[in-house]
Amino acid sequence: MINLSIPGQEPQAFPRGISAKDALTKLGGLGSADVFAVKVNGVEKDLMVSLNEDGTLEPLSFDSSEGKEIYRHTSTHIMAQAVKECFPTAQMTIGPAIEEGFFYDFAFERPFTPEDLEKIEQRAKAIIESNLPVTRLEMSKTEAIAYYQARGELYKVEILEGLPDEQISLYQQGEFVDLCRGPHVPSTGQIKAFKLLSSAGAYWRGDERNPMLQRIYGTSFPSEEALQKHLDNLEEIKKRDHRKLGKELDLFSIQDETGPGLILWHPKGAQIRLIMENFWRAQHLAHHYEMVYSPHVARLDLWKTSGHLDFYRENMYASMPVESSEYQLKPMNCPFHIMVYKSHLRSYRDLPVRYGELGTVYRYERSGVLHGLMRVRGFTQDDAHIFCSPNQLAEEVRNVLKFTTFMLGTFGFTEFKMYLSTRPEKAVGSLEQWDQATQALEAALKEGGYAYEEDPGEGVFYGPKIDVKIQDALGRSWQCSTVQVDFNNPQRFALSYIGEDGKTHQPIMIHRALLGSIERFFGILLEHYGGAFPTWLAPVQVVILPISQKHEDYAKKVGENLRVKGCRVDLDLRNEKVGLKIRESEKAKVPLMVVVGDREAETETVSVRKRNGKNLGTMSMTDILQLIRDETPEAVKQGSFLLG
RNA sequence: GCCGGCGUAGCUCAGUGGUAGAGCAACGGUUUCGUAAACCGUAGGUCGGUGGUUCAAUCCCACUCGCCGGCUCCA
Repeated sequence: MINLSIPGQEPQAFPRGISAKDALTKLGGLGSADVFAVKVNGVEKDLMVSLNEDGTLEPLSFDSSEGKEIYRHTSTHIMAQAVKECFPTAQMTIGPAIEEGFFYDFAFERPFTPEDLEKIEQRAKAIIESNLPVTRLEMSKTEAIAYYQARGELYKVEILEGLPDEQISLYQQGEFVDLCRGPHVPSTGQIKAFKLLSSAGAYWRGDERNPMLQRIYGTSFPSEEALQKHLDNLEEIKKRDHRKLGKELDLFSIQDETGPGLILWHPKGAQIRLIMENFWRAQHLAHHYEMVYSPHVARLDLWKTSGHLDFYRENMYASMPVESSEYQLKPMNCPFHIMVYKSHLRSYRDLPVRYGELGTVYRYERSGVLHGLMRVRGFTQDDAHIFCSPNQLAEEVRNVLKFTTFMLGTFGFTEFKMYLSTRPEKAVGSLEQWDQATQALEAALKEGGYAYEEDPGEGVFYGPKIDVKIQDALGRSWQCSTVQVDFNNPQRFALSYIGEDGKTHQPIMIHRALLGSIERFFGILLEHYGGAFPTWLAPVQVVILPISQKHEDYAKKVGENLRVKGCRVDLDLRNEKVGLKIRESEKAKVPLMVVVGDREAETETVSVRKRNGKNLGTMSMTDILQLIRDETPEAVKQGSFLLG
């Protein structure tokens, strides 16, 4: 007999060899949710696995991330089976579950068309309908290689040859067999809602030197309702696309004639950006940063010294000749801030030195990667460089992290994830320096009480970094902030300060951006709010809507009254009905609409309507200013004072 | 950069091997109006660009530029 339990319950005795499913049934672990797999002592297994030792059993359903992955993994096998049945010459490669679904890559003589996908989906649904049992096979590596070689599945052979294990597991449903670690759901009928979404090219093993494969994306859910909810969410994402909203709200454009990846900020977008930048500057002054400005080009030699020419060349534009030397459009701000630091002798008493700049940089990005405001060729980093002594490092990093969450929080983001990236393959500096810097970052994360994950090998060539990802209104995560420690540039540029001991020391540099880039952050904000910016960011805070042209004078008076108080006002004096004006203001997502007619003109009041229909009734002009003030974060009000 | 799709008026989109339409916007007029679309009229396009096939190309072909979905990369 063996002792088995589910978490939080007393173990019970079972005969050796009992299946996990039977044990779970007796233990009452199947519950209401559809359980299709199990974790035995923490290891994911098939429901039908036979148990031969004591252990705890955790039922897995679609509700857990592990369960979801298993569910989608079986789904991708079903898709692969359908593809093989529809297109026998397609060779299978790999097909994992991903965040929102799954994909499978096939080597096929031509791309799959939408009609192909339709056909494959129908076939897959038939496979689900026939509820084939999914069973685990085991064989030796040699046998498996022979099996796939005989079937002409050369990619599978290549995968097998790379596996260290001698014993290989495969999963079979009907005639279809796929190499797989498992586990899987017990039968194909468990997949309740199944949909193929798109097809695209993808390189074998993700390497552009390898052949291009045909990837099919799909998703699956335990119910049609859940699938529909997911599809609705995709619709919502489309509706909120910053490129679409940017056009609709007239915030920015990217034009052929100007060049791809280069942003033209229209007045309303520029207004929002201005507010963001003013807030940013004021807060940096409040946080003991000093502002600097730097040029957009510099001698090429500067980039040789910084190491960018060696490590960043593929992202830099070609240099240009100026008189007898070469100049380079800047891809980074750091060397300039370094040169400001170097402009005179520094004492330990000066440290830390914190230089901030909204620095515009230009990077050559390959045409296929450009994406609206999120990935561009010219952008403005909310950059700063902190020069400090080694013993100030951890505290400086900690303060940066605190500053980051404060800034992002003010913009409406409250969910953060932190990632610690360590030494990449292509790197400068000694291992010792890397260790020291990584430890400092780790210490700052721990002391600040932040949960974080490690991203091994994802650091920058000159040092390790912490990245902060935020979650937006639709639950998507975006990387904005980055904090990078750098022992390397201070050395390259021979930076120094005179210490307490009268001797020369080398400062440590911290590179940091809180928002990342103004362009990307603006794009994220735009999607986060779906274009309905909070009052403090809205390009137009109040729109004044006279009932008829008779009320134009009073409307102008109200507008001017609000404008002189610093409120961003628009007047809609067109000869149109107020209903139309409201409709258009609503579409323009203006937070407050002020309707003025005879009643208001007589009593020197305004009638206020909020975005989305709520009528606040009649109030005085002072009241409406208070309304705006109430909707402005304290930190922003403080900021405007600091900027004088 | 690679694979696939797409490019028609300011915007959203129809359409055809015989040199183009709709709605909204714009402009002119009528209306002077109370919380999500008043009415009438006018104007607007070398159908992304270049070359080719054809009696004839916006439509077919090639190249090119750009956009979109992916791959790869990334603030």
